[in-house]
Amino acid sequence: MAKVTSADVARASGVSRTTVSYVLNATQGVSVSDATRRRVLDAASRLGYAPSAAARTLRRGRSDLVLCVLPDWPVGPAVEAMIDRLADELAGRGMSVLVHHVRGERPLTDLLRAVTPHTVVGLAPFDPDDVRAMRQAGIGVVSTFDDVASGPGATTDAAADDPQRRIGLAQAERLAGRGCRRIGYATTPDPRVAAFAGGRLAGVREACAALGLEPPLVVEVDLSERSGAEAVRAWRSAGVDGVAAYNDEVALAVLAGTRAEGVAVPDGLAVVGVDDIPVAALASPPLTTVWQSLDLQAAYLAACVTAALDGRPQPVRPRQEVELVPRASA
Amino acid sequence: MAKVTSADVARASGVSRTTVSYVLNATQGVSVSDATRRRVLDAASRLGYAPSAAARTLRRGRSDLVLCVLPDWPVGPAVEAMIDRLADELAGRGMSVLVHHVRGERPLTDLLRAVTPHTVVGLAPFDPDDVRAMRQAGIGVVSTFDDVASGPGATTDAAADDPQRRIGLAQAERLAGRGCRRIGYATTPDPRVAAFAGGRLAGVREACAALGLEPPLVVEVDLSERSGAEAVRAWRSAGVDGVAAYNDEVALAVLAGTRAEGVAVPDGLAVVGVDDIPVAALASPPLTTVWQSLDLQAAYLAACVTAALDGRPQPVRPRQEVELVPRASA
DNA sequence: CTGAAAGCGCTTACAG
DNA sequence: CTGAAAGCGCTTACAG
Repeated sequence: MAKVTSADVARASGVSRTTVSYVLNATQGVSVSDATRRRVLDAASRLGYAPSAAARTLRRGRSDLVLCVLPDWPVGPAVEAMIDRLADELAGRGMSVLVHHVRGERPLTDLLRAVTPHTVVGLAPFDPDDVRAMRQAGIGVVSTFDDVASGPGATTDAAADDPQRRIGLAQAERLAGRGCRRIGYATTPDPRVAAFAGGRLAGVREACAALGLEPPLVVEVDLSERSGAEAVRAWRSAGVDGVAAYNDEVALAVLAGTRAEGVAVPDGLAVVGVDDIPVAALASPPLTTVWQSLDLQAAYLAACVTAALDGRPQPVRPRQEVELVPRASA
Repeated sequence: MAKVTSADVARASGVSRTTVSYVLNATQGVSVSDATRRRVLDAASRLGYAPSAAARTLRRGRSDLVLCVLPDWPVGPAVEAMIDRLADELAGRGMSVLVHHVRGERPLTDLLRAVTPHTVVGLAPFDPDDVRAMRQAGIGVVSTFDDVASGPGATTDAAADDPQRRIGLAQAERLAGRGCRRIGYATTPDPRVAAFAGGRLAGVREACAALGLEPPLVVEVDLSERSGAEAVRAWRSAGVDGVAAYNDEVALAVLAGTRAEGVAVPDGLAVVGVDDIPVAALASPPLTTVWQSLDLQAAYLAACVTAALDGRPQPVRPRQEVELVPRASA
């Protein structure tokens, strides 16, 4: 069967394409008689009419599509929840959300040959060239990545508010608060999240300095008991009695290492993670961790996009909430 | 600045739009003089020209976009890896991959008003109406979901090859193999994955029957120590000495429950999970689990899509590999 | 080797 | 309340 167009529907219902469009889009400000409306609707469903997104987009000059660009690294359920929430919010305005994982090689430009989004939302840092190209093409650009991507151009204020840094602070303060005298940092070998790990470590460093402790002893830990055990040995021989881990998974590897080495937790070595993944509470001992409030950020993201949609100025970013979840490991 | 079109590029480089199109698309079969080519390319980049995806799609009658439709439930890194692999494969053919999480309320049809994919790949079960609408609109439809969605219409052969079932079989066989006499099943309360849980449980049931054991004692376990402990008590009082869990996270909750109840693992209660998530090996004791080979399925998915692209018949689905990862918990 | 022209399917002033 | 017509930006036979 050939593709059904609005002209087919018009013919089948004995009206013009104009009327078909009015009926199918429930256009405001025109009134179509009930009988006509019914005929059109009937014909459309009988023929299995599906409008052409491409034609619609071309004609209107803009699409009903919001594109979320995700980074290369594993984002975790938190970001997915944010996107879900965004999709909910936008559904109310008739917009759809689609997600793209950036792939090392292909530039965003290639993707934009296949799809014309209304606006693109970056959960990953954008290439400046891509941003220029998108703006040039009249595509709205929203980025939530200022904090990590800030780099040398960032203002001091922005850096001070870096949630990554504040995560590290919270970890170190917890360890110091329970009497740790020397702090270790369990970092991840994954280069894709180096920016995050760096920010968190900076926070730990800062807290150590403020508390008059030696700088943290940094050890790379992968997700194996062996790696955790090696790190535990290194820390122990340096007198480290508390460890902040890049995230909960790394913390779990450290915990496995303590078991292998026969080190008691938290008395021999206290451990604190980040994220509060579901299994953190199920660990032995249950893992103390730091949790980032999602709700506020999700609302902010949605607000950014709707502001972009309406051509309003971007809202101010709320301060990221960072909260300690105290359990037995530290 | 107004939107730059190919007509602008043509004017700026003193050629026709035809030539601009030839140059920018590197059209085969026409040769453009080097000087002209250079002029066009220069003008395009100078003006920041970005072609209109909508116009291109409308004109060619098909887009370079493959849409992956993901289910509502958490898919985990395995599926993401499959999609990444698909994207890689398709990039070589100039196609882009976009992902959509189905949202309870909105039908796929709404999304298709905003985007015209070349083909859509379902990692979730499709609504038959949606499938009809897509085919009607000339969109290719590939679904990898036959096995779970099969339902009453499925052939016996397909059911016998259901990987979910074979996961359950592998779990139960491991437990029986190490001497368990009565088997429990830790299922998940998440209704979105009921189909998977059901398939796996069916496999466990079948193995019990074949081995002359009583049917498994099914208990719902959420991701908390309390829930795990309750389940452990229930199993213990029924004489259960081996538990197959819906997945590794649930198994970890059971493990936490054994700790709370002072039950030794694996001697008092053996536990086997599914997925081999990274933290499974870090648990105490390390979690025995069942692992599904991804590679073959990823290749199959990519083959399905490229076959659809080329109008070739769909390849046959390879048998899903299911492998036990023996560790200390069972 | 290059250009004039048609047409993809839709929406929307504009005119009745 | 309804229709004829223009035009969104591109690609591609077709003609030179």
